[in-house]
Amino acid sequence: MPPSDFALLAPDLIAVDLPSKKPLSEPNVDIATNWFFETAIASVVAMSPDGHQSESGFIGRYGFVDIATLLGSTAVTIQCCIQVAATGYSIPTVVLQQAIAASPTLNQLLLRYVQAFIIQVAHTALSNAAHSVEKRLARWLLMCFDRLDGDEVDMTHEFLSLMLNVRRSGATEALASLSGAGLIATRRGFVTLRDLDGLRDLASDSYGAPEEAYEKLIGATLSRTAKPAGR
Amino acid sequence: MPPSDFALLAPDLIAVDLPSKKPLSEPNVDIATNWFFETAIASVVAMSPDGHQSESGFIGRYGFVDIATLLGSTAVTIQCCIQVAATGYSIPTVVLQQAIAASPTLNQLLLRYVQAFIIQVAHTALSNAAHSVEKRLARWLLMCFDRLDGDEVDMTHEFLSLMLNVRRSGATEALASLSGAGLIATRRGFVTLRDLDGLRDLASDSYGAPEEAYEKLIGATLSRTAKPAGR
DNA sequence: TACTGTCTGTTCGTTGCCGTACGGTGGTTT
DNA sequence: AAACCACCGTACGGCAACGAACAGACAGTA
Repeated sequence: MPPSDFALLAPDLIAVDLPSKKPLSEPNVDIATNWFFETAIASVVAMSPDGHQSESGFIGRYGFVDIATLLGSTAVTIQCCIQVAATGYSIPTVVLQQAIAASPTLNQLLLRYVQAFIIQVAHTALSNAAHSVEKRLARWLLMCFDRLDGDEVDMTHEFLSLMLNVRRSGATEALASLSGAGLIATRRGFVTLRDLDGLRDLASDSYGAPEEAYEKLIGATLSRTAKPAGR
Repeated sequence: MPPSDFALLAPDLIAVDLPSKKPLSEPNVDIATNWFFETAIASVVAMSPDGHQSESGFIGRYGFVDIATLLGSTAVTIQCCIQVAATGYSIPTVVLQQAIAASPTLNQLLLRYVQAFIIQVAHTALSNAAHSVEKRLARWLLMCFDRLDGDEVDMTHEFLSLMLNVRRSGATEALASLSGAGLIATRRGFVTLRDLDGLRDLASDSYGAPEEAYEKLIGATLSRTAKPAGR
């Protein structure tokens, strides 16, 4: 994203494979390494002492982990793990911090990213409180496909149920519903996008605001444009 | 909080009354003024196009509005308004930005505050997804009383139901339940704290993690200590 | 004092989702 | 091939929360 700032980071970026389920940060553990993503997707998961957990943030294309780096602290009670396997880059936290100190524009870009992230998390809170499982699933899939190149994503109902904080069969039912409406297709372990606009219609007000904010703040498009037919 | 940094801001701080319901920031409107709170409480409310709304962030004692200042952008689709009337200070955004640029320690303190805020919002998302209305109410009241001096807070069931995104009578029922257990007392337009520890027991895992994180990050105590009897 | 508007308590039918459970099926292993 | 395991579909009772509605209580105003 930043042309000259990229040069600042480039020498220390290490291309890495990011396998599924890989933990990127743990609660109360110092973060020595940061990550920039290309096609991978990670989830920021909030956990309670009693073991409840729910996804609260979604990090993908051009996103980075972890925001705590911007202020030299460790993450707390927040866990982050890879959700969709793919490639990305790692960078030592120290190098990133030096680059931030050296470049006001990089600093500002990352801070704007933080702002967009906060808005996203806030809307996740809203969605959790106000929307049905079906709508939340639609929202989640849309966020997912926005950050992927292909139309297929590798995931089990079990995993999805953890993200949405519903029971496993609840995820199955919601997927079946979307599938029946022709919006997606499912096979064992995979979900395939079929009708982007239809999915957006269903998600309606649960989707869109954070994406719009992201585009305003970062100046890059996040949402994918309709594939099969315009609308 | 910052001794020398305070001097940087002090000349431009203007003591103001913050009446209930006062909007501090609107979606898509530039933020010319920032606010630091003493005893007031404000809510960050996420809104969807269809009019759904739910509180996602809670700002009180030593908190400030708006985070967007840290990165020179405007807030989007997030609204912030005073919830409990009290006093605070206002400061022009420009002055705050200059102070941040001049003082790395102030900058870092505010960024740490942002980190704590993110954790809080993430746990609100978790709580909305995983906890009962009763628990969420307990959590909300605890967060409220942590940021107030007295034991009484001025609010209607209607308002509370908006914050928690439940129906008005749902708030009434939950309040009656807590009241029946002797944890709080209610009268028209007010809620009074009766049993802090009992309220914490009820809230159990819905409350605590963000407060702990705040204390680690900022180095100041947020939670109030038990009043009537130790435990 | 009477009036009015806001706030609160309660009720009733309805529903979305939960917890639990069980059986089927694809994929992988030996 | 046979066995096994992870994953998926479905079903059923139960309950928390919903939407809607109504009546009583409080507080400010005329």
